[in-house]
Amino acid sequence: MKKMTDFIESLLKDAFIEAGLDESYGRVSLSNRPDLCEYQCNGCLSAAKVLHKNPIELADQVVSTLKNSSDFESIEAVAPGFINIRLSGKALSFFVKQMASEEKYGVETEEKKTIIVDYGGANVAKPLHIGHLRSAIIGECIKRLGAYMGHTMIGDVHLGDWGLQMGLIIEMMPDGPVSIDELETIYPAASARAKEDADFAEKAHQKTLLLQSGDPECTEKWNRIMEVSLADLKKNYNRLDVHFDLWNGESTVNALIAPLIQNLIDKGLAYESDGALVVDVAEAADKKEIPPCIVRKSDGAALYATSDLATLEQREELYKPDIYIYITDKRQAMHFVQVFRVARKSDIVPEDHRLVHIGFGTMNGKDGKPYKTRSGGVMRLEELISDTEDAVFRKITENRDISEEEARKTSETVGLAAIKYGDLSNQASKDYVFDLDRFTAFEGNTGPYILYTIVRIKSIIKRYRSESTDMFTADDILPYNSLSEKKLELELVRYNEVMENAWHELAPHKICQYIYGVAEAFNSFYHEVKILTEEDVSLKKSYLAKIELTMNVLLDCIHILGFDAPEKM
RNA sequence: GUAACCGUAGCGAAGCUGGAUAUCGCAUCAGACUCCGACUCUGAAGGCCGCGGGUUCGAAUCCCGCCGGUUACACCA
Repeated sequence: MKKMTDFIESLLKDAFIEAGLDESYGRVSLSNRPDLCEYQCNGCLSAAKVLHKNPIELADQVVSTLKNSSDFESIEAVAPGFINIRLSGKALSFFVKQMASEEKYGVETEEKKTIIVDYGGANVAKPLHIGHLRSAIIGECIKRLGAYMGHTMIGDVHLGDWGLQMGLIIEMMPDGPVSIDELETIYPAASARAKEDADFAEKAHQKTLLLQSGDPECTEKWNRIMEVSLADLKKNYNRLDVHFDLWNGESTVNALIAPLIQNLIDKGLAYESDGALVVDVAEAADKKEIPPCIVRKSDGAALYATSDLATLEQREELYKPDIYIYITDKRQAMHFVQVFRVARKSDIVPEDHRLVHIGFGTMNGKDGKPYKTRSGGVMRLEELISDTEDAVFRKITENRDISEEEARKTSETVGLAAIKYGDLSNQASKDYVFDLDRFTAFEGNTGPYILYTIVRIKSIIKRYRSESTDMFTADDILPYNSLSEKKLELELVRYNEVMENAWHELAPHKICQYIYGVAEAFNSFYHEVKILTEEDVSLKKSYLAKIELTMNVLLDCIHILGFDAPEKM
């Protein structure tokens, strides 16, 4: 379905051509002065500059051919040369009707691409902490958004499941069954001991090498660690409503490392420097020095960059993705510049496969420093979620008569929305402050406010259905007859453009911004118009069809953001 | 030191391919609704868009310099 700005633009462009001007000046945008108009065109200002003419005269000329269009309620040239546009109820309701009858409410799917999203980054045998939260939330959203746009999205958690950390655990691990809680205490203990006890450290190092060379005893222990740890990680990610297609990790590509390094040497890219094997990645255009990428440490071990390169090689082999999207802390930006450059130079990834890194900022506490527990330790993800759910629970049980069980269930849904919306409504690259009170507030630009709006609409529709068997559909949609209704329609109609834009910019916060606008517009409308008591049946059905569309758009958006709405709250 | 990112009302954010009176929320003040699910709505107040310069008819937006914050700068991930 056509985007509203494109539709208006096509009319404007014809008028520009008729006025003897280039059609490129007919660009239309959402008005930044809603008090004056709904859409605007600034093209006459630029045209006048080039042609040395008076902009307002050009604007007058363009407008004159459109004055009588039934698509506009008004179109006028305004000093110094703006064209201000208001849509007619007919044109607007036509769009809304079309939206309501389409599967994705006007969003068109794109040419299908295969896209790998590398997010999560959990470590085996270590609890998820808030550092993992943003990657999970943003990654899941990007994945869902891409799928909505028609792409094949493959999410890979890319576990930290290899290397010295595993050797440490294996060395200290008892025989027989082990629980996740035990595992989680073993790692910090082993890590601490290795720092003091050189003998222990050496043993752990040996275990690491044994594991990597396929020693049966170490492999057996490793398998047990993986089994216990994966089950726990899956449980926690499920709680976040975050789901991966692939549970690969560093171990997955172990066998590829040696040939990869050999290949880099054979190609003349990798050379020895201070005992390590490195690949130069500096480019003439660099403003700052990009150090060479180390692919093998001086002790012979592979590292982060190596396993990322091997992973790329494997993904090319298996999926040939058109786009790779990595979602990590922005402090890793340099690492990805290096890895991407080596991948290009060595032809592991061909030119036409895009490599993208989204670096996100830190989630801070109110003191502006990385979020900590009250005692100053690293905040576990579980704890953060529980705290949020408790806060929501207190709110919904405060003035309401609701069963404990139902309130618990609702606070899970609402709590998750609070966390995710609080995160995603910020630009990913920026740091933000996690403010429990603010995020869980039911008013303002928050997840709960959005959910509340959805629940309200659900409730109205449910009530109508319980009172009437008369169905309503998109065909019942009539032109607006109040200003708040028009404002709601104007918001709704932006949907396809907003989603396309959010996708191309990989910017979930634009979806949040949009749904907040829709929710606000709906609430104003709701406040002004009595829907269920409307006596004119056709008008009532038109209202219902519009609020149902509003609800559906909001629901699609929150599902993309990664959370759900309860039936009641 | 070098580089990147950030600096927008008391607080939190949006706007950054240049356009009109800089947008939204929280908090504050004043009203409305108290009805379809309470937490909804309307309005007011609040700003040298970090500072200085430049380009332009026009700059929060582009360019240069400075100040402040965060981060990165080879064997961790």
